[in-house]
Amino acid sequence: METFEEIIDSSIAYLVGRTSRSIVKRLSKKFSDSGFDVSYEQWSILVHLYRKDGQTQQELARVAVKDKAAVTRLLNILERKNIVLRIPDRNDKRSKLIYLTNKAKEFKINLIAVVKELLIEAEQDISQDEMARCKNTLNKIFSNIDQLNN
Amino acid sequence: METFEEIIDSSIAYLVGRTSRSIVKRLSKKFSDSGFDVSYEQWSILVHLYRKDGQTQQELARVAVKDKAAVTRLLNILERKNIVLRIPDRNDKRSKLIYLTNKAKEFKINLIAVVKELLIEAEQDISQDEMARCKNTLNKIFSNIDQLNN
DNA sequence: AAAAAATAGTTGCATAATCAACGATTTTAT
DNA sequence: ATAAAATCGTTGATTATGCAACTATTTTTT
Repeated sequence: METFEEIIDSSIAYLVGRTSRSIVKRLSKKFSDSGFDVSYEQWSILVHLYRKDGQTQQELARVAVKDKAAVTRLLNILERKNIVLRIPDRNDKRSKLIYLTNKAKEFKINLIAVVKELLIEAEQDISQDEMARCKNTLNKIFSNIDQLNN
Repeated sequence: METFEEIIDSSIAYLVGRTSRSIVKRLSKKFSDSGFDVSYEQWSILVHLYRKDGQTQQELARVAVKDKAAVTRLLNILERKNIVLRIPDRNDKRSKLIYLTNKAKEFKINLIAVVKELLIEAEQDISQDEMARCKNTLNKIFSNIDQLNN
């Protein structure tokens, strides 16, 4: 039935959804196999701190494209695991600045290596050009929808 | 910093993740604006029943690419909302067959219309050819990873 | 300077995903 | 025919999401 093909199997919503879930699952497995007690979602915050330490929760929410409540909770877990610290901002008492602990800095390189491995797995048998086009299209789709969400 | 570009903003994991979340958010909004008390995840089960009524939970888990426990819980909600029925399978007492209620059948067309609207929004300013290529690449990525997950 | 609006972070509520363990049933092997 | 293995659905535990309401601050308006 034409309609169902269109809205299920070949629908972009379905395809990005299942691809995303499969990647999350695979990366979680790779992290735990490598001895890292870090989930995919925790990683998705952590990586932004590796890029730039000492951001506010709002900034992290923005760059990680997550609700600020979700960030609060991810940080609770990361703090409990001794991976990040919350330091009140002296210049703005509403804000907290998030910093990596030494522990987090120590496993940075190894964690990134696992992620790079995953990206290689994902891009198997796909040319650089094809990959670039796909990413470009995904960016367009995202901005089409994101615009309507905000 | 080259590394971070690679593993964050332009990483396929990041791009499919945020695109997927934006679509889920948008569709949920469209459903509720249109007066349907159905979440995106509930829809993702429902649509497979619209295609073929009377499947087992395992079959639904397979086609929807979800854990069977997740399906159990989505069906609990759909049953509570009077959208599906669980009927024990006479030929295999372990199984239950899932059927749509009349209520579900009544809003089928309207629900599908909303989803089609969303797909048009998502594909704005993207040619059919470009879209087809992107979907093709996503399928490759999914099978690369899915293979490793199972 | 006081009132109003905006911003940062937290919490409660409802929904959802995954994993592992379990009971009931069915299939396969011996 | 019986024992072992596989399958189906459920449940509990842990992690995660989004929304709305809330407190405490800071910024903007008037």
